[in-house]
Amino acid sequence: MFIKIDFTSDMPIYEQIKNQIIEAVARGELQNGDSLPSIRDLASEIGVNMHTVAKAYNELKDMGLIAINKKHGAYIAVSKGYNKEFLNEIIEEVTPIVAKAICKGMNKNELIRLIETIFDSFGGREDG
Amino acid sequence: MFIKIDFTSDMPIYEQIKNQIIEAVARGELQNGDSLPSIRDLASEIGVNMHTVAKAYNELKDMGLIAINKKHGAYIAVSKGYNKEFLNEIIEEVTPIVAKAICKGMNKNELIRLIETIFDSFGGREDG
Amino acid sequence: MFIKIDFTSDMPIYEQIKNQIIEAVARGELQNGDSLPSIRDLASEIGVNMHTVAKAYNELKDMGLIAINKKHGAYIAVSKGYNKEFLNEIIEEVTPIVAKAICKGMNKNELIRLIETIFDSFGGREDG
Amino acid sequence: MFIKIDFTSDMPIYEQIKNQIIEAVARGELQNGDSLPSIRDLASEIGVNMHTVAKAYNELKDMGLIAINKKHGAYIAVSKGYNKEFLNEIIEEVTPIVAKAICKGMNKNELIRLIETIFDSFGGREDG
DNA sequence: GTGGTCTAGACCACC
DNA sequence: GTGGTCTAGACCACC
Repeated sequence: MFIKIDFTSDMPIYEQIKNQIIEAVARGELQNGDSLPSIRDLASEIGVNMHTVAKAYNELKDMGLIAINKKHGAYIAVSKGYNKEFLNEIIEEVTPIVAKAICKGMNKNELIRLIETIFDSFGGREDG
Repeated sequence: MFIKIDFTSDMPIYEQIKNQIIEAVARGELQNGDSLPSIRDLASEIGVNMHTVAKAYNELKDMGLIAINKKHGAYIAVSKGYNKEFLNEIIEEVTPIVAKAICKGMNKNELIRLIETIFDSFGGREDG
Repeated sequence: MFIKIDFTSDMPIYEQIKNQIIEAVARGELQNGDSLPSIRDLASEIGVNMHTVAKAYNELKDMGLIAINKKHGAYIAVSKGYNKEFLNEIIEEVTPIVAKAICKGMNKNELIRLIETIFDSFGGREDG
Repeated sequence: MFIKIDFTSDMPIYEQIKNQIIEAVARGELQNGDSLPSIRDLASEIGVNMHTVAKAYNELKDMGLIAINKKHGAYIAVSKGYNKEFLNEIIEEVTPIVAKAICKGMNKNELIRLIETIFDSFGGREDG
């Protein structure tokens, strides 16, 4: 599996797992129906506790990216379409970053180009 | 002072303080030389511990937004210009957000327009 | 057969089977004497383990909705009339839902109208 | 504190805790701003593990009934107003119960009267 | 003092 | 074999 944990990071392990799976889906490496390793397998592979992986998987389920069942374990099941709440979440997360960039003298074009570069790094996939 | 803490939020209080000062600078409401309230005053005004305000101020100093000295207390002192480290920090913070947006089916134009709207909400200031 | 399993759901499969049969009886689609598919057939049709279907059938038998025998297999055999135990079961199931609705600001009329709509969706059958 | 756990119940402990707090809010016994015992205090009082209480509190936070912060611990903070998702959740929970009642020969008036009785048992509070 | 994260390990329901 | 629940206990961030 493709998960790489930085144990020295301030970011909680479960969030690192979550983010890396989100990014693999964004890149198209993981597609609808693709199965994720079982909680216990992934936990032992990356050397963390079962509960840590379970927390990551459950948050991915809550955000509508995977489904979990006892028969097949966890697999990608993206529920596309964002609502107002999701948009507000994105805005709240992005706003302080934009403010920081402005303070440091970054102009709008530079910021846009940076975002575009990041977006394109996921392969420009706009379908599912 | 203009700081409003949401005690309901998951975001740590010191980070809320930090972000609101960053955003005030980005908006141009706080400019170089403007003084911030003393740690003690701000702490008592918003009803939090002095340590909490001190932590926010110290991180603002570390990121080159304010200066602190015994004589004048804390005041805005923006060191413009970003290095590679700063850029990497921005990239690391933005990447998981962009990935999430892609997963939910947001396309590049929608994302760019969202970022532009947020940028413009700070007054489009690209100077100091 | 009319059973549709949502493998994405948190609801156990045996309970989904059970509920869909209960709802078919409530709608009048299944009537006394109508036979259900054999455990083996239903299991293979919906792609689940035989134990899972057997558990659903056994709970339906326990609640007095179906009968099972070697000769005819499983068939609808509704024992109408509810005792105090059944009433208490309903009350225990409904109470937390009503409490949740009240917390979220739903008033009595709104709740009653919702229940009526659901009731009527079964065809308003009040006989057997 | 008012929480009573039935350790023989099939219902998970964290859900019993959650339901009893929801019901206390519905009854008006707990009002906005009222503080809940700390996770560890409640855990030791009812004789369960800290994590079990934490899970209940976190789900209450997710459904918008309480707020949690490190200074004041958990306290009631009801976000009134239900959206379409909440309504669908209620409908999905109530539908199998209504179906069961119909199968057992309960008519619409009997069911409505039962729901009304349960609703009124919370004090008929329709304000916050 | 408060919740958040994480561990190691157990038992259980569902499949 | 899978995830879900629960325990007992640790360390940490925030306050």
